[in-house]
Amino acid sequence: MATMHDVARLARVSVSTVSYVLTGTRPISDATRARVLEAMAELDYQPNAMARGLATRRSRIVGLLMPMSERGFGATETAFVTGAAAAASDAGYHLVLSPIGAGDLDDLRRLASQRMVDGVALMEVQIEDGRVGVLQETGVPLVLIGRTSDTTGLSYVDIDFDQTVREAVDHLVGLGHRRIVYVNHSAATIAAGYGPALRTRDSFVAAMTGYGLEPLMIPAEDSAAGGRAALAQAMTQAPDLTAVLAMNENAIFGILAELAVRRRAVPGDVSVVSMVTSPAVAELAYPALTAMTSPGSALGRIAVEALLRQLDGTGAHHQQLLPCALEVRGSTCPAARPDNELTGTGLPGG
Amino acid sequence: MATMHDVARLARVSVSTVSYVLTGTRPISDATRARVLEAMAELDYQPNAMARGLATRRSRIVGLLMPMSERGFGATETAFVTGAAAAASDAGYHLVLSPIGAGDLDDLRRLASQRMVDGVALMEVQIEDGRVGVLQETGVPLVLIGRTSDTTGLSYVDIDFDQTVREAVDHLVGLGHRRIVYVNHSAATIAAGYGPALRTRDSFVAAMTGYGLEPLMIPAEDSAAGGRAALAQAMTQAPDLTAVLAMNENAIFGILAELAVRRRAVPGDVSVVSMVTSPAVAELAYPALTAMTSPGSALGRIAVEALLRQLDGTGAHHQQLLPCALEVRGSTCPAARPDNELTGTGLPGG
DNA sequence: TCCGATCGTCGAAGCGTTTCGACTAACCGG
DNA sequence: CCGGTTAGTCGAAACGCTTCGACGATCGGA
Repeated sequence: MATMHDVARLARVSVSTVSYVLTGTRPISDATRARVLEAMAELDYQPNAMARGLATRRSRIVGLLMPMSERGFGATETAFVTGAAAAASDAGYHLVLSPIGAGDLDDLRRLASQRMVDGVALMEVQIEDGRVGVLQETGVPLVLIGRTSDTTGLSYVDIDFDQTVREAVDHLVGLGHRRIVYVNHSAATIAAGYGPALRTRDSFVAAMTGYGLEPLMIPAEDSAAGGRAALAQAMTQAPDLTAVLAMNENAIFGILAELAVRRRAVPGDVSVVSMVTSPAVAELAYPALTAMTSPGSALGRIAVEALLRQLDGTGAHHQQLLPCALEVRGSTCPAARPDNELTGTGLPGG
Repeated sequence: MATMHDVARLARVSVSTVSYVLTGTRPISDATRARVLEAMAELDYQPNAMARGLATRRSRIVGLLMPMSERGFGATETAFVTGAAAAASDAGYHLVLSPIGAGDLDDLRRLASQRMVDGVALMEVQIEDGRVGVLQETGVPLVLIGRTSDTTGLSYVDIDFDQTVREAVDHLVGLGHRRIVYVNHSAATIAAGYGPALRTRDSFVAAMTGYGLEPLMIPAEDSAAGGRAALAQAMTQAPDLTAVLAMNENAIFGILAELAVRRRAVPGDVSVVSMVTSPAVAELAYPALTAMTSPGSALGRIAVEALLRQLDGTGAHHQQLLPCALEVRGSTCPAARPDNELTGTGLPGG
C-alpha cells in the first residue's frame, strides 16, 4: 500500500502538493501535476479512507437504517435499498446498512456518536419515531423514507398515499364498483403507528365517503393466510362486495387464493387492485394484478441524493411525495351487475 | 463530541490510560478504571471510528458485494443480506453494501485499496469470478456466498445444490413420477456461468439418469412470462409430463398460471416442486408450494461469521454447504396414472 | 521602478486513536 | 536487604491524510 509520502518522494514534491493535486484545493502547475499523477499511477496509489476521514471529519459513508421488522422485506423495500445503494455509489459514497429500528435507540446513539456516518436515511419510519430525535441531538443529518407526524425542519421522501388511494378508488368507482373493501396491514402494525397503514386508512375513508360510499376496511396479517382470513371476513361483512383494494403485499396472494376457493372469478366477480406494488410482483399473479406501482428504487435514490445535497451544503430540506402509478392489468374490470341503486351520486366520467 | 483527551483530563489520567481502559491491552487499577469510566459516562464519550481505524488499520467494516443483476433480488437473496447485516451488527461490525459485480473490477480495486473494509463477502458468485483475484491481490480477506470452480484456499458458504436437487427428484420419483421437467434459469444466465444454474443442471441430469429417466431441462427467463413460455415448451416436448421442478423463483408463478390456463390441475395432473425457495414465497401460491426451503438468512450470517473469524485470526478457511430442506405442501401428490411402463428401474421405497 | 496580488510550493500542525518504550512503586524469593 | 518481576501509568511517536501560514517568484498597474 503506497502512501502519499511515497508518491511525494517519487514525484519530488512535498506531501501537501500531492494532496492539493488530489483535492484541487490550491492551484498546482501543470508540470507538477503531471509528475504527481504519474507517480500515483506508477505506485498504484489509493488514498487511505480512514486517514482522509480523520483529517476531513467526513467518512463519505451514509447509513441506511433498515429495521428488520416482523413485516419482513418485500420487493418494495428491497427496491429502496438498491436505489439508495446505487445513488450513494454514483456519488462516490458508501452505504452502510444498519438494522436499527425505532426501538434500538442506544445502538443508534452509538452509531451516530462514533462519527462513522456522515448522514443517515431512515426506513420504516413510524408516525412517532424516536430515531429522529437522537439523530438531531447528535447532529447527524438525516432524511426519512416515510414521514413522522411532525415533519417541520425535516427532509423526507415518501409515497403519496393519499393520491394513490384516491386514484385506486377512482379507478374502481369508475368501473362501476360501489362495494369496495380495503385490506390493510395488521391491526398490530396499525397500532404501532406504521405510517403507510395509517395514511391509507384515512385516505380510503375520505375517498369513499367522498363518493357517498361506505368505507369498509379490514386488517390482515402480513401473510397469505392473513389475506385469506381477511377476505373471509370481508365476505361475511359485505357479501355483495365487487372489489378489493389491498395494501398488503403478502396478503394479496391469500386474497386471490380465497377468492378462487369461493369460486369468485377475478376480475369477473371481484376486481382486485394491489397498492404500492412492484410490477414484478403484480405479474406473478394470474391474471396479472392491476396495481398502483410503487416508485421503488427511485424513492431510495432520491432520499440519498437529498441527503448528500444536505451534506454538501447545497440544498436544505427536501420534502417530496411520489405517487404510485396506476397500471391496469388483468385483475379489474367493470362491475358485474349494475344494480339500480348505482346511479345518482356524482360518479366520475371514467 | 468529547474526545479521549477530554476524558483523560476529567479523570486526571493520561490519554494512553484511557485507551488502555477501553482496549484492555494493559492492566489498569480498579480505582483508575472507575474514574475513567465515570468520566466517559459524564462526557457521553464515544471513540471516534475514523481515528481508531487509522491507528489500528482496521475499520470494523465488512463489505457485502451485491451485484444488482438482471435477475433482480428475490426473497432468497434479500435474506442473505439481512442475515449478513445481523451477524455483522452482532459482532460490532458494520456492513457496507456495494453494488459491485463481476464486471466492475476497477470499482472493486478502488474499494479494496482504500482500506475502507476489513474484508468482504461476495454474492452472486460466477463460476469464474474476477473479483476473487482482485481481492487476493490487494490482500483483502474474502468469503464467497456461492462458489467459483476452483475453491482451493477460499472460504465459501453455499447451498448444497446437488443434495437439494437429489432430494427433490427423490421426492417426485417416490411419488411415482417418471416424466419430470426441470425449469432452470435463463439460457443467458447459464451461459454467464451462474453457479446455481449450472450445478442444479448437472445434478438434475445425474439424479434422473440414476433412476434411468430422461432428464429434460428447459431454461426460462426470470419472470412470470418466462415461466409460462417454459411450461408451454415443456408441454410440447413432453406432453406426458406429470411433474415440474423449478429453480426459478420468478418463473414459478408463470408456470402455475400456464398450467391453470391449460386446465392441468396442481397437484392432481401435475406436481410442482419449487427449489431454493423461502417459505413466505411458497405460501403465496395456491395450493401452497412443496418446496426445498433455502437456508435464507443463515447463509448470510454464516458467511459473515466465517469472515470475521478469518479477520480475528481464529479460524482459517471455512467451506460449508447447506442443504435446502424439503417441505411438503400442497403442490405435490402421487403421480396420476401409473402406466405399466412404470415398474422396474429400482425406485426408492418412499 | 516599486507595491500589492497572485501563483505555486513547502513545512508543520493538526485530526483522535493505539502502542511502544520507559519509569516508579510494590512485591517476591533468597 | 537486594536484584528481578510485575502492575500501573505516562509521554511521545506513529497512523496517512488535510489545511494553514509562510515564502519566493512572477506579474500588472501606477
